[in-house]
Amino acid sequence: MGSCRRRRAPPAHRIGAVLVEQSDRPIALIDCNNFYVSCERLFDMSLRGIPVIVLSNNDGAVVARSDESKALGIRMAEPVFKIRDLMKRHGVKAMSSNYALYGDVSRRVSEVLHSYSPRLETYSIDESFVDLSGFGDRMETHAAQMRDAVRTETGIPTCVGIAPTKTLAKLANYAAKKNPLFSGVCNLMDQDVRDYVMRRIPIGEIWGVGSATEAKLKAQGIDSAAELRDLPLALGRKIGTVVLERLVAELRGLPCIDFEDVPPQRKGMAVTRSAGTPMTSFDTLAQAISAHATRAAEKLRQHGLVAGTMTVFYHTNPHKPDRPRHSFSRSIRLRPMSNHTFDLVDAAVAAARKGWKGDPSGNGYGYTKAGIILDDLLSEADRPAMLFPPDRPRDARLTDALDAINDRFGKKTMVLAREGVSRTWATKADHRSPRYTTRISELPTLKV
DNA sequence: TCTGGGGTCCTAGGACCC
DNA sequence: TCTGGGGTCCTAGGACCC
Repeated sequence: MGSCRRRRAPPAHRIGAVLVEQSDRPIALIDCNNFYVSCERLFDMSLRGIPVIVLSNNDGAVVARSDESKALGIRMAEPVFKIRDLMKRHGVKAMSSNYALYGDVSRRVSEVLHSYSPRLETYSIDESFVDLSGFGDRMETHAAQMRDAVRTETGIPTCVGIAPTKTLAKLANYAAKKNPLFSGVCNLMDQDVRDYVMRRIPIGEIWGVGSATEAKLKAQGIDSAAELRDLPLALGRKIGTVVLERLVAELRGLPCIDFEDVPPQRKGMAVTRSAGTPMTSFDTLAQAISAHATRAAEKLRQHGLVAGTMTVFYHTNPHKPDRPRHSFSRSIRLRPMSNHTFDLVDAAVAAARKGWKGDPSGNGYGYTKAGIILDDLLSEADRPAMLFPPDRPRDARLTDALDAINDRFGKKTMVLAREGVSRTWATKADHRSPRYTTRISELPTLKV
């Protein structure tokens, strides 16, 4: 340092085989505030200004909280039964999750964002990375305008973080949410501001630091984002793996995580559910497995994919160590690769039967969760040709008809008999809001 | 008696994310 | 009584081959 500062090449670092160097391209992360709660509040005014939470499938745990609920000390992923008293005392309103609604609102938010930058990466249902390079000094103003537009056009409040790497942009976003001084937009392109903020953010809040890494780092005396940033790269790799080494580099402004404006080919897909009541008979389990396999086949067809591997699993309640425990999982090859409902259901039920530990007296294991995981996904068009393809034109026409009917009249209008009609295994959702924007019968009505 | 080494592929499991 | 679901990436270790 000093008065004779010289211009020199920015320092480059090698991480694995990749050379990384300092970047001054601003990346913004725009994140919807309390997204699921905000979606519910769009259509139900009575939810505004009171503590609200949104529950996971089966109404089991908390997946979203309004500011009022956070202030009451309700934590993310908290089991609902543990906070029943608190909810009653403070009039906390609980909603079952309504993914049809959230997905639709998310698409609307994306539409607005697209008009603010040509380069956008949709990271999750409520977060997007936006490339702000080219806006120069106006980037902060631009970000603020983008935020206002989302608010005006969709009703959803957001915060924006700006920084040269994705990890720092996440950090900036965290600061924007926590500190009202930023007015919803925190820009960490400036070194001094960045350093100030990083000294005050605990490592547990950093994107990529989970509870395991947090514990390891704390044992080394590393508590703040700034301290993690200053950890030697080699030591980072030693404590974590290459993942932690990259994270340290990202905190220094060396981008290691690519901007993915074109979504990569997905690798796997899953349909898993907890049962409303424990499944004690193979019939019930087979019904649930059939329903999940049916849904998995639908998802494959929606994405124009076929799967080469299917894993079936089911297990008893892991939170009840005193009860008889059993967990089963089996992977099978699908040859030919398939997205046919019948192929998947047949294979899944056959595999599930192999692991069944039935007890004829009816006092068998109570399975609380079951699922189907598909891997080796390939686009239908790239499916390898078979020398002797099975001749099943009827299957294809049948699944087409199945999709058409369920598309038009709603999910589960037509199901395989195998799935059963009693649905005793089905998930609970006692507090679901109407599908305001995606079901004509559930449109909100206006009384004047 | 003394029984290689290096590469690749696959899988299971851990950690993390929203 | 009651504890989500759907993803990604990385590593270690076994199997297999020459």
